[in-house]
Amino acid sequence: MSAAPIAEGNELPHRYTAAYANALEERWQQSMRWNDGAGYGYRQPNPGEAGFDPTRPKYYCLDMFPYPSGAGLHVGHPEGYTATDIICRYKRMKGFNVLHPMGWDAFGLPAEQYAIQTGVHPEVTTKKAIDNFRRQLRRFGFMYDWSREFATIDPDYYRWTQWIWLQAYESWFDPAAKRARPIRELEERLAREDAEIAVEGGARRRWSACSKRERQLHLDGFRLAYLGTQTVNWCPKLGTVLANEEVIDGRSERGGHPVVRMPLKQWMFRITAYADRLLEDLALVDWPEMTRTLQTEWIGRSEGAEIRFAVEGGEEPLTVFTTRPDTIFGATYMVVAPEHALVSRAIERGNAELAKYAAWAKNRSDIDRQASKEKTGCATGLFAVNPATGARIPVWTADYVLMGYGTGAIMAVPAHDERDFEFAKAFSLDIVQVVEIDGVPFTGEAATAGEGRAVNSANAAAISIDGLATAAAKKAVIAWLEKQGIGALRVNYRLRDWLFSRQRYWGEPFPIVYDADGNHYPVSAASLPLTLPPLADYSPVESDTPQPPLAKAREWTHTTAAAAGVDAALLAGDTPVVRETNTMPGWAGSCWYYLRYCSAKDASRFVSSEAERYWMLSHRAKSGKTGVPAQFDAATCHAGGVDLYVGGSEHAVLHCLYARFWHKVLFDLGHVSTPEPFGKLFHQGLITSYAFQRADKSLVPTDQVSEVKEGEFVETATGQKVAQIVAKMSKSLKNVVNPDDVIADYGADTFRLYEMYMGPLEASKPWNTRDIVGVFRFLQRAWRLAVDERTGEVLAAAAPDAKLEKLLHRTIHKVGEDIEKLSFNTAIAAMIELVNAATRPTGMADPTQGGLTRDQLLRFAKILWPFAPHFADELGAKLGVAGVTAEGVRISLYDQPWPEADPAMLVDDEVEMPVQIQGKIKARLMVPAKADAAAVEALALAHADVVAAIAGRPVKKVVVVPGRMVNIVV
RNA sequence: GCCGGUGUGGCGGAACUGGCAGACGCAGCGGAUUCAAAAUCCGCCGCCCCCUAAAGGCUUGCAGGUUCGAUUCCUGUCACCGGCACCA
Repeated sequence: MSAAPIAEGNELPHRYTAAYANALEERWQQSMRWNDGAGYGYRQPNPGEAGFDPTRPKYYCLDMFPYPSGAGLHVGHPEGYTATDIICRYKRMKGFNVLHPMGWDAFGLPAEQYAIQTGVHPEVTTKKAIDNFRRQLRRFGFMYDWSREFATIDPDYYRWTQWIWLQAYESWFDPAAKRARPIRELEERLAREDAEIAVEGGARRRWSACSKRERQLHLDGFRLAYLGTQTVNWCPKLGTVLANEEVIDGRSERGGHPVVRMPLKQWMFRITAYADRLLEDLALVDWPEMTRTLQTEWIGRSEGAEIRFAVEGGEEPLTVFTTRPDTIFGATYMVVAPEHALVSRAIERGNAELAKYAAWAKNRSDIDRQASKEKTGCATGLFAVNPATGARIPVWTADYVLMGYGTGAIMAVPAHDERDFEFAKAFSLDIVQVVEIDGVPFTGEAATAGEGRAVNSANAAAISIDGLATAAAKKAVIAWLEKQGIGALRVNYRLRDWLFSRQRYWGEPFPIVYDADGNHYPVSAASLPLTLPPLADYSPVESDTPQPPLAKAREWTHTTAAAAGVDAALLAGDTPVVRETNTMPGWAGSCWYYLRYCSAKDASRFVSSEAERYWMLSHRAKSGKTGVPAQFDAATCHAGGVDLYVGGSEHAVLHCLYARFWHKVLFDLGHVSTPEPFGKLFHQGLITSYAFQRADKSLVPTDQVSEVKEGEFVETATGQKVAQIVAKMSKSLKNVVNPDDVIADYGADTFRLYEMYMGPLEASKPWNTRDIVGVFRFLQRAWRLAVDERTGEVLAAAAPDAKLEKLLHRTIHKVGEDIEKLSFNTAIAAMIELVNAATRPTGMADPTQGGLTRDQLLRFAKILWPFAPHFADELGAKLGVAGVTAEGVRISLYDQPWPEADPAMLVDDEVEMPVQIQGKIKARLMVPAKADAAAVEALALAHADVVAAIAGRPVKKVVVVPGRMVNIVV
């Protein structure tokens, strides 16, 4: 250890200054390089590896890995990372094997956009950003097992991303078993049963009579990863598909280029098949209520009926989905989405007005539709028959009916649906009341939605439900529909299948090729990874039809089946093929990274099954079982593998839903052992910042504001008063805090403590640089308590103080309890209180007469270690605890057990109890802790202040809560 | 519009299961130390009334309710934040 450089003065060379803190932190971090030169930090061996301790239970704690941007770490990143680091260090001390990995989510749009702007290849910028992020995270001293690090852009990793996609491609969802199975099983069954299938052109044919292509097309319709058609926002000028929020008034947000909505063949995931299981299994995980609600709503299950309406003029029947089949007598017209096949057929019959409307509506973006909910529409000229009333009702098209939901067609019941009512009013269509709701009269002025009793719903020739309550009426109608063969019970979801293709360069290529006829063939697993070809020009292609950037790599795209690695049994090796040029979206890599960490370097499997089982599968505490379960058992095992997953709530729906879907597919296929990926999920709050606002609500950048006096701010240029408000950190407001600067000013331990001390982990809270000094002073004071600032030697009390010993036990107990609750702010407050209580007065003649003993200091260092590890390790080493791990990493407290709090020290002999009269405190009473209610009551009534306060009034009632308070009612 | 969350001193926040509101930190004020300052140590610090103190009154967004007792439970209401948004 080198002599510490000290800022000011020579007399206190061991004062805990920023420079001293930085020096000792960096010294500890240097000592974490492995002797073998292979890596850095703590290593957690897997079962079967050297140094693995099978007697310890496992704890898998995961951070949402970051997307490394050129801007470096934001102060929001270390918030969650510090929290998990505290938990992991604590669990380590409590005797767990702790898996705490880190990696990089590195494919995706932002890197590519940046590359297009700067002309530097995304691989170069991304790797640079990763190096910077890694440097910053190490500087915080996080206890990651860096031997498990990887990035989603590593071919060794995305090889398996592609492999998992192929697993989905080679599978189908068996609705009877409600799970995925290999598509080979479906094929075998179809062959065995010689099933009759629908073939192109609408005919039906036996399996044995089908051509190879017909069979293939049939199977393709079942795959979990399938080629489907979706309407997308295509911007020809930008050469890419845009997300809905990137389209404004039919033009691109960037550049204002025209955007057209066009159907595009894309790779999709059949996530809707899993809707029910994704919904049901939310009950098995310990997730924030809010997140479960969001996912539930996102999936949007609704029960109702599918009803087929006959259409005049030789048309196919029109199928609708409704949640209110009981209102069928009130269906006075029908509406189909502008994209509905019936509309194009109606246009073919020669309806110019309809053609015009449909063309207009189809090009209207979702954003526009939301901006104006004014009802627009056009009659198709076709008529349907209401099967309940027998009435002839018109079929309209309108863009308030969405092609993507249900069947893209509705029966309109204007009397009881607000949207239908508005439409009927706008186009003068019939409105018939068929539900009577208690207390809500139907006036014809507005729709009455809700449950009630059926009225005007009788037809002797069909069905009569008059008088039935809504629930019963629904049942009756559905039963009748089924009997008539024109409808059935149906469950519908808001969740859509997942569009998985992007017309982008910086993503995982699909391991799939096409022959000249457009049939697709998978690349065999053995030929993976299919690496992304290096492209000099990865900018988008301007075109009317989608041309992904990969299409420019002609030598890569145009190949042969053998060269591409297609199984010769599927396609002859010399067949010319073209590779898929779309790439996977940014979500792909994050859908399974938590699995890869279990055995990050396994070259033969996506995860080694033994490691996966060890880290992901465990018994529930209440099951009474220990050890690693042989396989998942719903009665005794946790549903989810990761014991704690911490990340922002912005990923509550999409990432967490997509990962669950992939996990369930892998579970069904027997590749993973748990039905859920994340057993417990926690969202850290957003770290905001102060910003300034003029009277007109416009914002002023922080560097243009001066504080004239305490809490009063003016805009420097104008002298106008501005209000201090809380806002997100942003470059434009100049209120972004750079972690590197804060560490330079105070050290990483202070940074960690500050973020944990700001408030509850889940709450959003404002960064206030002024407050950091509070926790810094705490560390300084703790340092001074333990170390002689002149010599650097330990400065301990000669003998323990009984009160401080008691307080230390309480602090140990509270800190442990608070860590388990993720309540770090109160844990830190407790440690501050301990240090304050133990602090010696300045200039104490004999310092060994005050403070904590060596033994007490060591216990304090241990509970501080999870929060401020460098500080605590330094102190631990000074106190004689030192060692070296198998990797050669110098350690102090890493292998130490969490100190025990003596339960006897947590209770007092005597407690102070307030005495209230009419709920107001009038006296305080010292009573023995074990005193019973009657004794306390007697003591209270005898107290002089109480007697005075009662002033002779009769006592009506005395409430005594032992150990808490006494309340006297007069 | 619908769903969810949050409102506590000048500021960040604390408070077990309905039981002493304001732990801890910041800022502020006073003192000790110092030639002086920084640093350190000690103390004060919700608001009102008041010369001061005592005593008293008020106080967890607002208005009610339940209760011996409410930051905590209930009803209504306002503000802010987040999500969804023509989903039939």
